[in-house]
Amino acid sequence: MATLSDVARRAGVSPATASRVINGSSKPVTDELRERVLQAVADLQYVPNAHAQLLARSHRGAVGVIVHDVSDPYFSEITRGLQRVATDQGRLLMICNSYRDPERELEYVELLRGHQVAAIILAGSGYHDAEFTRLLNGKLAAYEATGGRVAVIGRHEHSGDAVMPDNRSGARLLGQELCRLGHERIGVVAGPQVLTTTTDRLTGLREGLTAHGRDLPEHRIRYAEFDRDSGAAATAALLDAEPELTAIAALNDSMAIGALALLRSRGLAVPDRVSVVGFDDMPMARDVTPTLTTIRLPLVEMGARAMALALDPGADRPRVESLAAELVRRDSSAQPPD
Amino acid sequence: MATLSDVARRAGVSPATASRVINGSSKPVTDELRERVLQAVADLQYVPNAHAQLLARSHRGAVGVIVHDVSDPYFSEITRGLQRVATDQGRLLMICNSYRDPERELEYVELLRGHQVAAIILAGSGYHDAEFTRLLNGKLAAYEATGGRVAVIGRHEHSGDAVMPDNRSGARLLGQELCRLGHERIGVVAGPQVLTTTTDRLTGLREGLTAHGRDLPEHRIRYAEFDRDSGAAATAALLDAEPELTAIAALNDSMAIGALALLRSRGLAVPDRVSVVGFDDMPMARDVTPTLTTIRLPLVEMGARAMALALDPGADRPRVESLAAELVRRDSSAQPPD
DNA sequence: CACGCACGGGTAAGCGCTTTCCCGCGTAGC
DNA sequence: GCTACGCGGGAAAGCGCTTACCCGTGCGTG
Repeated sequence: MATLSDVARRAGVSPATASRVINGSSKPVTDELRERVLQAVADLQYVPNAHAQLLARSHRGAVGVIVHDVSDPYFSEITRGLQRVATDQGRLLMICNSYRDPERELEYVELLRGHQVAAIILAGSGYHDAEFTRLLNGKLAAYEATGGRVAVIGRHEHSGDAVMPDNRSGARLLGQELCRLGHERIGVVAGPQVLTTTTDRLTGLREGLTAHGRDLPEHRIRYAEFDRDSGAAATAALLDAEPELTAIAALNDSMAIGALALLRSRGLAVPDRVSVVGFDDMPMARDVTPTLTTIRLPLVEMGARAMALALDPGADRPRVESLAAELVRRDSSAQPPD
Repeated sequence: MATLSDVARRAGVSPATASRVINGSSKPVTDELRERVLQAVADLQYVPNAHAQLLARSHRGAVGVIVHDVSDPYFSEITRGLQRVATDQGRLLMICNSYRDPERELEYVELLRGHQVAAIILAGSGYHDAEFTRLLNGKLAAYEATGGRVAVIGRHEHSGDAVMPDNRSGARLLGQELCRLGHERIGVVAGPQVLTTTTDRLTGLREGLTAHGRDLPEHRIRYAEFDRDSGAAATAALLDAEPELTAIAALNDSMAIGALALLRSRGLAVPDRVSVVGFDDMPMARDVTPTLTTIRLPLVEMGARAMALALDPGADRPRVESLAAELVRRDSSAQPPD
């Protein structure tokens, strides 16, 4: 691997001069030398060693983001927003998949810190886990103490800049909508109980139902992973326990799509026999059949905002941006039968 | 940011000793000192500077992958495979989205080279573009000359390790299937003409049709981007030009889903009036209505294989692994009407 | 009892780059 | 004609870490 001194030697200049022409220093260099250096760079196919540069400059250029899994549409949309802003500002984005393993999440914070990133963005949901929270906050605090910036998406027990999707009022809309349609027996396909996203959405849903004088007994809730197959399984369990359910509220679209698949396999018509609603409005929601009634979250926007917060030097006090959720009525919801 | 010497000072040892206990060197250290160092690390929340480590070790740990866009399911599946193998081997994966901009692709090769990655994996399709190919191969050659390893997924004009999805015979299966069902007038919704993936699939499709004595005139092909909306638009254009088409062959599933959406909006029943087939068998293919007949490509496996090739020291001669494609019959294809 | 050696620990030389500081030159000002 | 200054260029000091290499113990051997 050619080094800067190789280039300098070949061009007959000092490493200092070579460095200056290569990354356009403010210090002027004569065209003559500049030309020679550039020629040497081309001849040697020289590429600066990024680690050496970063070390020498102690320049915090990159930004890290910890998501659950980029291949999950929820996160890939958010990531798109993050990426856009980061790229606009000429920054490299390091994407880390925690696969919702708290252990790995902690490791990634350290890894990113070690890589001297300018900011860390936590895009996954927060956890209801005091011990984990303590450890995470400890690591984040250490990072922030040395000038690192942190922004979170969603509700985390972390005081600092945050972008908050309005899970609670979104879910409330969902609850109200189902009541308005006349549903009485509503099953809920929920995500992992340990996630704040799950509990917030559940709280909102419950509020929506309560507003119409209905309640949400615990036996009509099934907790599972936030993915399609778990959604299908949870739906099956709910229906087995209580076949008279007329609506399934899934707490994200992936699970809702699983619910649709299960209902289809059991020959239960949606929405005629059972209504299904989701949450997130992933692109796919309009391509399933029936198209999915859901809550739209401005995912790309959330990512963009979070990155903007993370890169902005920051105010004295934490900034929290709340983003509204919106009901999108499609074909998977209707009045209950009879 | 605490440094190693801070730790050493606090523990009352030399930086060398501190370094040794922190990353388990082969050189033994007494428990007494080890304990003191670990305590200091904990007290200071010390995290080694990754750049300094990488520089000092000149250890090529990370691996880079250049994809079109991780949020595209095709690539996110591949990435999952890559990630799995990389993680198993304790390596960091740097994911770069080229957004199919050749310029950016070249830049990323340099960037990854600068980051001293152990291997670069090109996961996007190859281009039919001599100039670009020349530039890319130049950069890759420079990288390989210094010990870097390269693996590609798909057909690239690059001699080296490669994983080849069998686009051509997959498409041939598709063509044959449509013929067998009795379709005569088949429209093709193709990806960008400049991609080898597009041309290979097109070639296969044509072979499949030819085998049954049918041909594929150029006016029944529409080239567009490989995404849903472009698929819908291309389908619309095909039908406007020739309303009698009885089948739409989309060259990937996203476009096929766009085709389904368009047909639904025009009230054309699938598969009764028009059959639709896709390519890739993305997870979503079984959730659209009707479920999509498509060609299954072992995407995760492709990623895993590519990473394995990239990390394996390598044989003298290029290894090319071809992965079979398989027809998956679902509900979107049937005999043409009447 | 002297010697050698293994062992635990420290010293210092880089890894490849940036950047400050300094130096020699040519020009302008008096 | 001499000093002052600006300018292009080089020498060298790090950035934070790893890792030879070296050096003093304390032990085992002849």
